[in-house]
Amino acid sequence: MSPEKPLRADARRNREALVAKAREIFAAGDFDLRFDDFAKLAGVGTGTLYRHFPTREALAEAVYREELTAMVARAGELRKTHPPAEALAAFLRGVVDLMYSHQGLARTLATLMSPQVDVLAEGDQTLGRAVAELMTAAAEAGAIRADVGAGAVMLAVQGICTTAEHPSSRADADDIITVVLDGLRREAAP
Amino acid sequence: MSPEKPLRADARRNREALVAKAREIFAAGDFDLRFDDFAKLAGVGTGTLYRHFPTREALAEAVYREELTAMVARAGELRKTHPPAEALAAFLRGVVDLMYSHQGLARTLATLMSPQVDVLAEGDQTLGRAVAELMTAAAEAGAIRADVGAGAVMLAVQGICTTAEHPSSRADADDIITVVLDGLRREAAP
DNA sequence: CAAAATATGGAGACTGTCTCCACTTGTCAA
DNA sequence: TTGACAAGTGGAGACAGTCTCCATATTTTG
Repeated sequence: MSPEKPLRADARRNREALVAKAREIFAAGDFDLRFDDFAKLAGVGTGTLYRHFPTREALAEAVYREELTAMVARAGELRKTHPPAEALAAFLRGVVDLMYSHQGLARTLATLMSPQVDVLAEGDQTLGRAVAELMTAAAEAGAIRADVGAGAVMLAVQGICTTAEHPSSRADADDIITVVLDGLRREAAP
Repeated sequence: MSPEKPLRADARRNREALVAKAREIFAAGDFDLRFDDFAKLAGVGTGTLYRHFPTREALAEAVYREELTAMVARAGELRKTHPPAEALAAFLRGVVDLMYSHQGLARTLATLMSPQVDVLAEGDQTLGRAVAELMTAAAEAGAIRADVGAGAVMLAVQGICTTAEHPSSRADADDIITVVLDGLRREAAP
């Protein structure tokens, strides 16, 4: 799946410097920085920046891949240690937590999930897949209805991501998750 | 609430030409047209465009105000003709329908609801208020739980709006509404 | 160590946004 | 009607990001 040609030493170094600096900048909340400036600040030329990351989103994805991977890994753990419905609930709560503690991640996911970016980056597909697996397991255990797919739940997650920059929306985010979980538990009408 | 200074005759004419042309352009699906070109195509100068509509969103809002107003009016009707829970359900289904039949409206609402546009334009506030009223009525009638506000439901709506450009997401949108409605019907856990 | 392969950087082309103001058009009182 | 004032216009050009291109530099390979 990944040809992964080994990068030349200096190339790897530059790439890493770029990601490190970007992480720092995002952590400071500076999401709308002029793209070229990421290069300037990381001490590389703009050409180099663009070669490694053709778009702003590509850079953001690299920065948050770690967090995303961790999140998905957690899904696996939960599936082993909890009953299916609880695992799903805990996972979704965790996602909300993460969004509100990492604004940059929220914004990145919101962008990547939006239809205008048709790359349909790995990031959110991974997240969607994790949710799908948890839901399938729960449905097979009879803990939630089986007539609703992960895509539906991801719509709510999408809404949460795009709104997570307003800290005041936190309560609403928790509430919609509660409502969705309750709604999933309910059997489909015949 | 609205000082509404009467516009000079030619000013009103230009403004209307702008909105009409924009509606036409949006209907054709050309959402990302260079902003200045809206002026060119409507036969006015760019300055005029910017005076009437300082941002792209302002123009979009003007174009879709009609649809929005109609939608909110429908909420009022439903409240009179249906039991509260049904009114809420019918309204939300209607919103989804409208989004998938008017891509431009979906995109506009998605943009206006996003936190980056802090104008918090009239449009979505109105929509939110309509949902809030329907929910309050339903809660007072004991038909849905009272511990969840309209904001939570609007998060799901937000997700639907931003995804409505993929026609393939339609089923998911319907599903999430079903799930949310079911979740609302359930009493809060003690 | 030389040649080939790979990567660099930053000047400047390009694209879209928005401002500015000399000029035109409409309004209204006399 | 008309004059004079207010209101509105348009589009050239300033500006700000984005992205490309290629002469030059660095690394790897044989």
